[in-house]
Parts: sequence; structure tokens; C-alpha cells
Amino acid sequence: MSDKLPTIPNATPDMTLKERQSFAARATLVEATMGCLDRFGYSDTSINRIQEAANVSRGALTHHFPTKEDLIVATLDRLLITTLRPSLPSKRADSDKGLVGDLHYIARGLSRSREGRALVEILVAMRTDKNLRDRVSPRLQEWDQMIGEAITGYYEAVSGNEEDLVLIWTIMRSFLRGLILQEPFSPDERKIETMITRMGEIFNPLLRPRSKLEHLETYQRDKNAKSL
Amino acid sequence: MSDKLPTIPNATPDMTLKERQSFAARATLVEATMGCLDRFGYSDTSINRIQEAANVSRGALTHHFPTKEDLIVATLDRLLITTLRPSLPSKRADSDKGLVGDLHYIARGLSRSREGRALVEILVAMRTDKNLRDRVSPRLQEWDQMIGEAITGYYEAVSGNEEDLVLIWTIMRSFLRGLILQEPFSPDERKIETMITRMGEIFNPLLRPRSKLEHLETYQRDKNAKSL
DNA sequence: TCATACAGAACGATCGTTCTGCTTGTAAAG
DNA sequence: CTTTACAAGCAGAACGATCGTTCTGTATGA
Repeated sequence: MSDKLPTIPNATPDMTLKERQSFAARATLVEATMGCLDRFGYSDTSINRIQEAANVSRGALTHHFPTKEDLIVATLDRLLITTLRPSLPSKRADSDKGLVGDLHYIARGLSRSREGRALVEILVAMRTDKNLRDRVSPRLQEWDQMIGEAITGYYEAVSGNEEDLVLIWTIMRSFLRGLILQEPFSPDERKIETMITRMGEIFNPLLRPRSKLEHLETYQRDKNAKSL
Repeated sequence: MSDKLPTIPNATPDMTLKERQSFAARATLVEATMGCLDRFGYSDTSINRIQEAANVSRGALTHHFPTKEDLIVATLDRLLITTLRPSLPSKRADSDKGLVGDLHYIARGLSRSREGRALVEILVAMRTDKNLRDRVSPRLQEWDQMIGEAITGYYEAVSGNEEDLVLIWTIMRSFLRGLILQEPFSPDERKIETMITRMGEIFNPLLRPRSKLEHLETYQRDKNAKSL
């Protein structure tokens, strides 16, 4: 793995039984929360519903996550990993289709998935919830930074401007997430697909996939001379 | 006005006193709802809050809008007019700046405004609220259709393909709305501005503003021969 | 031995809706 | 032009349901 992005933490064998139980319980609850966010939306994702979906007692839930906010924050951490991480166009089967293929692939993880939709629910909710925003805002900005840096490992701008490369990918992520908001206007799935394809066509001339070896060289060069 | 898009209904002088009162009361409530959606988000926009913001009694509110859903639907109607209508790049002061200027202008109405944010709250909420979705979905699709048709009055695709023109503008609207979701990742306002500018630069070569006269001719021609 | 893991009852607060009663503008009847 | 009947506008109390949190009590692995 060439990037330094967080991954989903796994239970290690050296954990005690209790630790592993706790770990599993928390994972179950986060998973259930994610499902509820996707199915019911933020306002209808109540503790009761999560408890029911996770099939745990109220006491267990409260024990692991004393407040609802704690649960949401934990779920966000999980969602950032499962939606932003795959937004890197790493080596894939259909990677030879170029940017269009990449965009379709990324859209599937970033917006057209349970995780993507759940993340949007939290993103929208945090805008007006100051407490929640204060807690998750730093994490989001960290991720934005990391994704920006990691993207330069896979693509390069035809212009050679690395800053522009990051900007372009930020634009594309915004577009892909905006698709979730566009869906009510054009529920036809093919229309969404067409939009993604067209977006890829338009941006394709601006980008060029970077080979692994080339990456290392260019990275060093860019670091030394930070000209536009 | 060359397009056929709905406008905000005005109280006409031939209305009776009661009708005008009712009209004003409804407008006040819709306005308050919009403000609450922007400030507090969908889940914290309660009847109590709206009532307080509008400074009306609970009885008055319930009289005009028996259920909360009625209030939301009415607010959506209002928001579609005030956010989607200005998403037409009609004649403006800075229209000579080309697409970049247009995009900045549209962003101000579509996403970077109280109305834009309130609309997003409803768009996100309706995804998981079947009752609400059933009521507002037809309206949204109507608007999408109308906007698509109206856009051809102001721009034309360099390719000459009218279908592509509509597609491109749909992409740009998705991008602009996606900016609301991008904001938590990059709270720096200048970064958002930069993204809009770059988006405009990239799409500028694809579009060409259409003069009024030219519009009429082309419109007729396109109607007769619907070839790509 | 004791902190951790869990179970479940109970809390007050707030949600959206329903209901009863009072006021008032309006249109028809006289 | 008055008078009268009545629906529409409005005020506010009360409803049951559900919200998120707190609390007490029990079981168990370290």
C-alpha cells in the first residue's frame, strides 16, 4: 500500500476476550448506525432504531456509546475510511478505461452506496449541529488533506501543476457527492450514469495516470521546485 | 421574460381581506420554515421552532398547514422558485465574464445561500421519507425538465448538440450543490471559490452564450430537425 | 477482587397532532 | 343598507408517542 491512509481497524489475536467482545460490539453498533442512516436518514435514526437493528440491549449500547453523538462520530470515522479511501483510483480491473472508468468506480463507493449516502446524512447534519461539527470537523479536514496528497500518487495533471491536480479531484468528488442531491430531480439511473461518463470525458484531457516508478521521481522533483 | 418558469405568487388587489391575510400568513410561515431549515437543519426544524420564528400561535400554524409535511411541501415550492429559477444565467452585470462569472452567480443562489442550503435539507430528508418523496418528487422532475428546456435559451453547446447542453448544465448544478457537502472538508471560502472558477474554466470551451435573436432561429431549427 | 460488560426500568423533555372555544370577515337574506 | 348565518382565521390547552439520557442491579472475565 503506497498511501498512508487509515484502514478499518481489525481485532488482533493478542486482545483479551473482553477486548475482542467490546471491539465486536462496537463494530456491530457502528454498522447498524450506518444502515439506519442510509435507510431512515439522520432525523429518524434514533437510539431505539439502532438498538433494534444491532439487536443489542439498551444498556449495552449506552455502555459503549454514552451519547448519540459518540455513536455518530464513531460511525463517521468508519465511513470516511470506507468511502474516501476507495476514492483513490488505485489499480483495478477496468482501470484501462481511463478516467471514465475510474469515475464510475469511485462513484460507486463515494456516493452510490450505503456508506456514501450515510456519510452525506452526517455531513448535512453536522452543518447545523455545532457540537457535532466541532468534533468531526478536524477529522474531515485531515482526510481532505490526506486524500489530496495521496491522489498525486495515482494521477498527474497534464499541466504539471500538482496543486491543480488536487483541485480537479476535489471538484470531481464534489460533483459525485452532488449526484446524491441530483437524484430526486432525475431518478432515472441511466441519466446519472450518463452524467458520470460525460464528466469523465470532459476531465480526461486534463489528467494522466502516473506509473509507480514515475511517481517517485516526479514526487521528488515537485518537492524541490514548488513552482506553479 | 422569455422562459415559462413559475414565479413567486403575489397577492393580487382583487383578493378579499381574508384572502390577503391568509396569503400573508402562509408566506410568513414558509419564510420562517426556510430560515429554520437553514439554521437548524431538517431534524431540528420542529413545529415549535417554526411557530416561534414566525411569531404566530400554534393554532394559526395548524390552521394553514395541518401537518408538518404540508409546511415542508409549501416551503419546497417556494425554494424551487428562488433557487432553480436564478440558476438560469440570464442577463446580468458581470455576464461579460463568461461562464466563470455565470457559475459564481449561480452558485450564490443555488448552493451558497439560505435558500440553497434549506433546499438541500429537504432533498436529503425526502430520500428516506417515502411520504414526502411521493408528494414532492413530481415537482422536482417537472422543474428539472423546465430548467433543461429553458437553459437552451441562454446557452448553446459548441458541439451543437442540445441534449449535451442540458447534460452539461445538469452536471454543473450537481457540482454546485455538491459544494455544500464539500464545505465541511474545506471550510476555507477561497478554496470553494477557486473550485467554482476552475470548473468554469474547464467547461467554458464547451459552451457559448446565445444571443436572443439567434436563439429564436436555432430553436425553430432544432424543433424541425431533431438530429444530434 | 473489581473494573468492565451488559440488562432494563424510569426520567423529563419535546415531538406532531387533535381538540375545544372565541373572533371576525363575508356573502346572502330581509 | 341592515341584519343574520356561517365558514374561515386564530388562540391555546391537552394528547399519546417517542426522543436521548440516567440510573440501579447483575454477571463475568482479568
